[in-house]
Amino acid sequence: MDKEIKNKLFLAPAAQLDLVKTFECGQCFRWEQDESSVYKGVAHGKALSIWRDGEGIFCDAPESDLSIWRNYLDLETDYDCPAAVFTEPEYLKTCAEYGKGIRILRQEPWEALCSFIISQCNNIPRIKQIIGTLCRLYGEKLDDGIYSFPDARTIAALSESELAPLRCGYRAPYILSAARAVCEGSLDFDALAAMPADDAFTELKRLQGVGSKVASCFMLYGLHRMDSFPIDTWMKKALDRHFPKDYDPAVLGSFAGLAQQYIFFYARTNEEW
DNA sequence: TTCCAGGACCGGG
DNA sequence: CCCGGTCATGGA
Repeated sequence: MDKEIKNKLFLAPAAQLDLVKTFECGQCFRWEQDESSVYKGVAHGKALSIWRDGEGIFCDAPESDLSIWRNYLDLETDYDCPAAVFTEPEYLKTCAEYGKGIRILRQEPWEALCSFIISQCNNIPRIKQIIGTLCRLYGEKLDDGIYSFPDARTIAALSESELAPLRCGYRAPYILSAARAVCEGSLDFDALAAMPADDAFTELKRLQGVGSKVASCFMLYGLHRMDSFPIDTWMKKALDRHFPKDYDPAVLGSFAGLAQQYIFFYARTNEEW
């Protein structure tokens, strides 16, 4: 592994960032592990290799990009205090312990919005496959042959037939109209980030193919609004089985979205259904 | 074959 | 407000 590495930059103690959990917990779809357990991905138009070595997490970024990646990986946020609140029901405590080391990535807004539009009524392997094709077809080729996520302007200029190779079915027009809304300025990410949650929610649901769940995911993963609590089929099942009737996730407070991620990850990977 | 996947939308009760 | 059908697609 060391032979080809041009750079080795320390990012964080391994106890603060579990790469496998963070990249495989369902919040993102573009980070892939190679044969030597190095994760490779892209954000802000930059390719990154990141890996664990002993008690540390390292990457190959130049030191001048350190703050970009620490921000993307949300390393400036304390997760121990909010996680310590997730004590009941007992199931939630179990989920929080199981998911320790997950960080909610600060993904780029357009990528998050587009990705979760694609995610609807779809399984994770196929979501990854569709997004991978989208990036290879219309993204920019970076180092290591990795492609960037195509920006909204690029997508907005496409036709529905140009999205046909994605095989994403009825979601294709949703992708196009969302891209056009972003380009025209009728959807403004900065404005959404500054709005009260209810207003941002209403604004997002005006988009075709964006309902409560996709809007919540975008708020959490694209705007890093940690109080957002997306409920999909897995969360429904987990809430139904392990939480009181009419349970209100708002009692989890401003980090409810983190609890949601712990639950989703545990329910999907470590629970029998 | 039917069911399901990080749903949304529309119609009718 | 909730309910059922419908919308592509592919894997189990």
